[in-house]
Amino acid sequence: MSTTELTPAEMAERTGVSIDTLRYYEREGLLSNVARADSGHRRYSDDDALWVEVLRCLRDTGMTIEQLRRYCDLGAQGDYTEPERRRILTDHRALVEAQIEERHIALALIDHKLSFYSNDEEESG
Amino acid sequence: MSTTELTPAEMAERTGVSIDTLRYYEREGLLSNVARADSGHRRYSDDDALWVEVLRCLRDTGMTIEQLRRYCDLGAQGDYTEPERRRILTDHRALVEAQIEERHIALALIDHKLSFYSNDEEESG
DNA sequence: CAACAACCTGGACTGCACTCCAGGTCAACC
DNA sequence: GGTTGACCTGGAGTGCAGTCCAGGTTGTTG
Repeated sequence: MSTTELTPAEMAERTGVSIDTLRYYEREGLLSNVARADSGHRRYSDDDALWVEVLRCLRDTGMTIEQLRRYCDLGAQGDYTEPERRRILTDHRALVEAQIEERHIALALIDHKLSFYSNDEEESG
Repeated sequence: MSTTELTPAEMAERTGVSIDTLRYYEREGLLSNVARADSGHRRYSDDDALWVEVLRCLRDTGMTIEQLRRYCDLGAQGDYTEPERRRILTDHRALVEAQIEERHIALALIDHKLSFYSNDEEESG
């Protein structure tokens, strides 16, 4: 339903993903059916922008390009792939929860180490 | 105070860090003064093992080798570097907190996407 | 003492996820 | 109509963090 058309530069600005990376994602099959102007230049839709934000979210939490490609390929293949797609997401969900746990442990360790340093505050110059 | 001496294989087993990576960390200055047997073979102490676990914890939460080297170098330089070491840790602490926050957002996004899939459970075969 | 495993060194290689480049096209403005 | 800037393509290059390898030494075991 979105009519907005974003140029590559606008898309990069909006999503925080570089133009090169946007092209890379497209090449790798993570982003398909990107519209083109008569000139051949890409025109991204709002939906493309939302999807790229999802991609970034999953990438930033450790999903690999390979896994994302698999997920996208399944989506293109039809409804019958839903179970596997759901499984990919639930697996990744578990990974993210493990990462959170791991990071809580890291916070405790950092705090422990910090407690060994002298307690007087110091203004940084 | 630790008298235990661990061979490279035992150290790898204990810390979950490969022998090659242990040597790599040593080369990069993240692990110094590793003892040697008369044969020239490394003998790691319990303290080395604890420190490697700290290294892994920081690495796994995104601290780079470069930053870890900096931290180690400072430690070797004396007490007057404490403020900077404390700063490195507090900076990294903030990063880890941001990562936790980011991951909570990711969980919400994953759950949102999962909610679009049919709600009936499916036994995996 | 032969052979085998574990270790040593310096240096080359790998995989991942980008990132950059050359050479060319398109649109707009002067 | 020439130049400027955004964009195009295919392919090469980068940086990080390991990981692997060749060629050699040590030390244990039959």
